[in-house]
Amino acid sequence: MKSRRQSCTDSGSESSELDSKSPEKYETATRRRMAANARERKRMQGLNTAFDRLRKVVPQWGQDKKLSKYETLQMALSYIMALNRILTDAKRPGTCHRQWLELQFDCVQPENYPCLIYDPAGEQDYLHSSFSYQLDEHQVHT
DNA sequence: TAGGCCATCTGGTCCT
DNA sequence: AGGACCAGATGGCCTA
Repeated sequence: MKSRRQSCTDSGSESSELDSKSPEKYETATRRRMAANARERKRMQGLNTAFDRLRKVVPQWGQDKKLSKYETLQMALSYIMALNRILTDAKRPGTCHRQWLELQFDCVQPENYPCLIYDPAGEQDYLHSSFSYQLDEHQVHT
């Protein structure tokens, strides 16, 4: 993609102080800055590729609009917890095959995904009711 | 037009 | 020294 800020970048802003110093130092600093920018772009592209891959495996329920990064993470979290619930409930003694199938159907429903119907308060309830351990404070930012 | 989302640049920090 | 990672700042694009 075309750079959005070509005007003020890729030329290295460390230049102001270095202008008064040797041209070699200025050149080196500029080259380093440009290389760092390129690396950062590549790193962020890698991150975005990872987000795209995550979007593909996370439920979307016909949402025509692509999930934002934040929504993708929230959805992944909810999805993992729903799957976890399926597994833990299936391990309970006395769960027959039919009940287990119904459980799966119930768990993987849009209403079980707070990121689609966003309600911060409800999300906390959901987290605590559907997961077998208490999430640390830092793990759930709303 | 405001607000949300995003890409990019940048400087700081940590690590090798 | 240089690379990886991060967070803040900035500005563009899109939608309601």
